[in-house]
Amino acid sequence: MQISSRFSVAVHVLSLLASQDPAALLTSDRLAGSVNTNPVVIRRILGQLKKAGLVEVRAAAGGTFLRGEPASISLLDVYRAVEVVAEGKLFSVHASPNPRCAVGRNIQAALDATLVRAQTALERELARVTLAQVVTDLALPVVA
Amino acid sequence: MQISSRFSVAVHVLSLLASQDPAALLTSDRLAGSVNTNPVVIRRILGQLKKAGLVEVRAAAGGTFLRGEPASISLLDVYRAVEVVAEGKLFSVHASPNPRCAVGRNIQAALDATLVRAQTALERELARVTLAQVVTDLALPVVA
DNA sequence: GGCACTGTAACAATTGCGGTTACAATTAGT
DNA sequence: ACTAATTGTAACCGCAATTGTTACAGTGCC
Repeated sequence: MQISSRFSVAVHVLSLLASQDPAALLTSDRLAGSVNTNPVVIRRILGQLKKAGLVEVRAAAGGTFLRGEPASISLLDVYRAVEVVAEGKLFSVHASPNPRCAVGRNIQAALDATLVRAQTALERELARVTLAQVVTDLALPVVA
Repeated sequence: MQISSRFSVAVHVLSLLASQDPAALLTSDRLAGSVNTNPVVIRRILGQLKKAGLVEVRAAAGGTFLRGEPASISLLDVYRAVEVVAEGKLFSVHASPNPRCAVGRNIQAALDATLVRAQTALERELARVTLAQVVTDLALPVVA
């Protein structure tokens, strides 16, 4: 199973907004053009980004702009905003092990600490990277 | 989206095997009883664990036993065995961004390093924990 | 008031998961 | 060699999430 591309699309969209004149607006149509998908898909994601306070949307006049500094938006913020993984629930654990069995009774608790540590480690790496850094990496494409 | 419970079930099953007399066998029926699921689900997972060399299975006479030391089986080994996430593909990235757009052209590369780092961090945490440790945590249920 | 947008609902197609039934293949025990 | 238990698999179901699509009501600039 994979983490939804909503996340990568959101980063893409925010990168577009961040690499523009900060006052400029972009419509869902233009954004969809760069991502290469349907505008409605973009609007759904923008709705989540808006709810998280990352962007602001103007109804009639050409769309969306970034609400904060690219340097103060982390990829973890984006990850959380698009709700691609419910908080603390990256791993699903079988729900009803047999309580009459010593292992069944305790497996969830025994596993939980490790799983939390693992997903926290992942999130920490996302938290380290800001939208500004992504934009920088876009300008000098990797080779440099 | 969540990582399949195949992983937690596999750890459960291996814990049962590890907390037994190392020579003893367990049938998919008994294992299913503790996990509280269908024996076929267990057999499917056992098939993967077998393919990965973690267990051995005897057809007629009561089933499965561990093939290695619990202390030398890490949760990462299990995670890989049950193929719950394709190698290096925890995050899905939208497949065809517009190459005529500077951002679209480079977003994948710009994102890749971060995503790889994030999933590697997660895997490193799984690698740290062995089956033996899980079994220990089972015996002294967290409170201790 | 008209027009360009957004927001959202509704639907389809695809995919993976967890569960179930069914049955052939294997093998220990007698 | 026969029996009985058990595995290995295929086939199918129902469910849920994802991505894409059409349709249309709401919003707000000009």
